[in-house]
Amino acid sequence: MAATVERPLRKDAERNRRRILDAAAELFAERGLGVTLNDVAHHADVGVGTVYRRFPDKELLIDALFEERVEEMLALAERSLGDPDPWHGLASFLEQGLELQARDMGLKQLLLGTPQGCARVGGVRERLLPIVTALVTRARDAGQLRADIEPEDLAVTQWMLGTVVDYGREVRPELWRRYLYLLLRAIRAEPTPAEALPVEALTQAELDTLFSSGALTRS
Amino acid sequence: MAATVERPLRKDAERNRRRILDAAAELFAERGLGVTLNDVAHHADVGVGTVYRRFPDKELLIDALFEERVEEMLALAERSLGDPDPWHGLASFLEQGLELQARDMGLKQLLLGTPQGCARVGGVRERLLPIVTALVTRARDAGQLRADIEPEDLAVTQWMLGTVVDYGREVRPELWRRYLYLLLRAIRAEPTPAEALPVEALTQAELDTLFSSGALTRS
DNA sequence: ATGAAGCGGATCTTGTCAATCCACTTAGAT
DNA sequence: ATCTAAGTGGATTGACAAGATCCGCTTCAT
Repeated sequence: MAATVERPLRKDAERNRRRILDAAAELFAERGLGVTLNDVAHHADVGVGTVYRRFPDKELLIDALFEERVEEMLALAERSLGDPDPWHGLASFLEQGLELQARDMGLKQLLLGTPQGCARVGGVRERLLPIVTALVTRARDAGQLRADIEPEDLAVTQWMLGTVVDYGREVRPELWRRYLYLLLRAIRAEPTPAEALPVEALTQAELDTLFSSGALTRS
Repeated sequence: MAATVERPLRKDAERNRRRILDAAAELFAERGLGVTLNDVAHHADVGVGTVYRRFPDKELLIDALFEERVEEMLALAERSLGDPDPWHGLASFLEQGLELQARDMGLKQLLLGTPQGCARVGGVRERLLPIVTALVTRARDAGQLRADIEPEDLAVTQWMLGTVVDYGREVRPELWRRYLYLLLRAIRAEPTPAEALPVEALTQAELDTLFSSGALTRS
């Protein structure tokens, strides 16, 4: 009965566990979920064996790591729903969601790309859905959002802009704001007076860099 | 002197060459440039050896195949520039360009993703650039396009919508038109009266399919 | 001081893809 | 009809990346 009490880790083991977690967080954030556990090990100055001892497979590590990140996203959605101005709520949900994605490639892939998410993190999309739906219908009912925009459009929007976030990351981390601004105006019901775009367009040279960095080579 | 006259291929060899080209065109179109020459061989009902004999490496095959496709893109751009209405020219360039991409994943990757393109196909981007620039400045000068939209924005737009094209391919091949419409309105100088969106939004179920098909899993 | 817990990283495994090689078949010139 | 250069198929090789394991050695905690 009392057999399964979690015996605390030895001091050094605990230290290494932290190191691994930290290293993984950093690598996942900047290189996405594709990084090897070997990479993580090196980055953490720890043997590969140690990593595998603690996290028998990558999913467990990801779960452990992203649980809180994912809650953050959820909290964000709820906060936006609490915004007194429906439109502002919607817009800042998109904006802050993208900021999160920009800061953490891993998170993005987890939310938008994993077949069914890892065990623990799995249910987020289901939990997120009703909130996003509410966010959209509320803005629509207030006559601020086009009547023909659906909650599903937000997901696609995040996808499109996620592309820009990823490609732009090296060259112009904030580029996505330019297109977010445009898209927001496009889905707004009443035409708003045009303001200046929040970020300059890419220069020819930057575009070239992007092309030759082989950003899209995959697939 | 007369040594290098191209001796015509033997009849059967010529037949196989065609088969390979056809198979490759089909596979590149629907699965992208990532397909193996082995795949191509199988699809063409031909041994791998045969493929390699004819096309010592993949680049040569790609070059042979896409030369005309790429010219098509260029012709399209020029045609759009000839359009009497600058805005309509710009819009239809985007639209038809995306139609091309939708029909052929390989073409898309070649244009938007290859580090420096393959030998022959390489120079396209350079040739395309001035035309696109003209297209943009013309629409801008006519007061139809926002003054702060640059030619480089078109590339990014193609990227974003390209994402939708790719993800939507299986589920809703025309989905991208929905977002193209929105983006076009967004970059237009004068607000246009809102019409109905050209394609229905994704349904919840379709979105799920997309998620679980692991469309974005890569990277 | 001693043994269980922890460690490291070389090594094995698996999978993918490009490319080669060579015994066999065939077109087509004579 | 014969003969041979041209062509063929596909098993095989080689390179490489990534996941995972193993085991002799070290360290903590009692």
